[in-house]
Amino acid sequence: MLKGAISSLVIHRMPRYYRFLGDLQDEGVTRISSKQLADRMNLTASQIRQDFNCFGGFGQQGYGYNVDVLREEIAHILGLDRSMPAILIGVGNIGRAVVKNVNFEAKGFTLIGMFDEKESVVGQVVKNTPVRHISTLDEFCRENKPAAAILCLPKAATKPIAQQLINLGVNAFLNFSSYDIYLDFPDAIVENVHFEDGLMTLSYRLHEKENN
Amino acid sequence: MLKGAISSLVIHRMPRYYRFLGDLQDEGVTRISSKQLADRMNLTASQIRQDFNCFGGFGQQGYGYNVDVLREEIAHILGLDRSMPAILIGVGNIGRAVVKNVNFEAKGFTLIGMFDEKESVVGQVVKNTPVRHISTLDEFCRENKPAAAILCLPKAATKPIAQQLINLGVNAFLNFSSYDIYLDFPDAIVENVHFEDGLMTLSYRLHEKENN
DNA sequence: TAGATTGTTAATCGATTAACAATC
DNA sequence: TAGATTGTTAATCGATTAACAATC
Repeated sequence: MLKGAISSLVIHRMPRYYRFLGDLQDEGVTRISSKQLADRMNLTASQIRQDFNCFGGFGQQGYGYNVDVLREEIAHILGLDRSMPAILIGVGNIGRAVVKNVNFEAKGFTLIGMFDEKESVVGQVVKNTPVRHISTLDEFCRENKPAAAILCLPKAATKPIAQQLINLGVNAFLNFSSYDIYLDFPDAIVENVHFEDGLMTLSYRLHEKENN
Repeated sequence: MLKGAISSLVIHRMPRYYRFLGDLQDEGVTRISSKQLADRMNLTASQIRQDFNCFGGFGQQGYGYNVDVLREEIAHILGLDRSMPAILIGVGNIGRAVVKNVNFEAKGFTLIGMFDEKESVVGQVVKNTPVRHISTLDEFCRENKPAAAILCLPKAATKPIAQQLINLGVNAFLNFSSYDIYLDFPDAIVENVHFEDGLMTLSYRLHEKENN
């Protein structure tokens, strides 16, 4: 029941809905109206209904939404009920933090490999996944066909690795560097995590307050 | 020359401008037009001029923008030329990755303290900053008046710590958990870093492609 | 001066909110 | 059936783009 292209704003709100519905499940809530959910998430009921109706009608007039059903529908929309093979490149502080904190299986992925160039890191096992040398990337990708790569690399290293991966058919990236993959590879699927930008906007807002 | 409230979308684009202007400096470019910058950043010249003109006129008709001047103006807008005291709470994998990878001084902050509850971590020195026990947080804040806190905590721990900090007068947060600080503390200044959400939207877009 | 490019106003586009008929 | 709440259309609001006069 997909109607045309879905706005990026809508897509990026889905994980938040998914999380809140999980909270509701934990609290034993089985049924919720768009109004109740809106109050809880600080949104409008209209927006919630519009968002869900981009993907189809998951509610029932006069009743609202069944929490379990709705959460499962969103999981399906996000592809969380499937599992795509993913690799992680750059096993430094950030790479390690990601591997140790992210439940890949619950996010639609399986981590099938990790890569680094440092000999001291290669061979280590992090969360049951061994770190391979970056020189074995080509062979590994041809054999295992990862669908996505998590790039935990310095800015300068990100472009050549992205190029290499795209040549190998891997074109979806979770990018932790400030290098803009999309500009050089417009067909790539990219999600950026720029926590330094978050600090800068925080700084802005602290001083903004000051200036009032 | 501030005109009314500036949209959150504009504010969140400023760090990106700042980064690209830094790249231009590195390349020795001293002058750029909105058109040239737009081509480079994949934006429109109109949007760039509108964005900058939220804060005042930094260009010159017939010439364009001086790269150094413009970058300095943006640094000032973002408060990067000042330095606010900040603390980091939760010295786990994420906390360590943040401390080791972020140049706080370049982002408008000085890291003045780190806190954890684990005895094995307390006393460690990371990037010249000693880790203090969380029980000393109140005293430390009253003495040192941090302006912001970087919360690298599990979801369940984030709410009570946010409450404690707000009671101590700290109300700006860079939040790495999926707990929604803003809902309970609407006056807080919050920037979220949810890299798990990034994975989920990546999953969505991978399957979306599949469905075409 | 002529050419270039800004700052800014006007037009368009898209996203959010409001309203309400459909219906459980 | 009456009440509640959805799905969806229409109205509003805000953001982006286009246009152009101002001016360096």
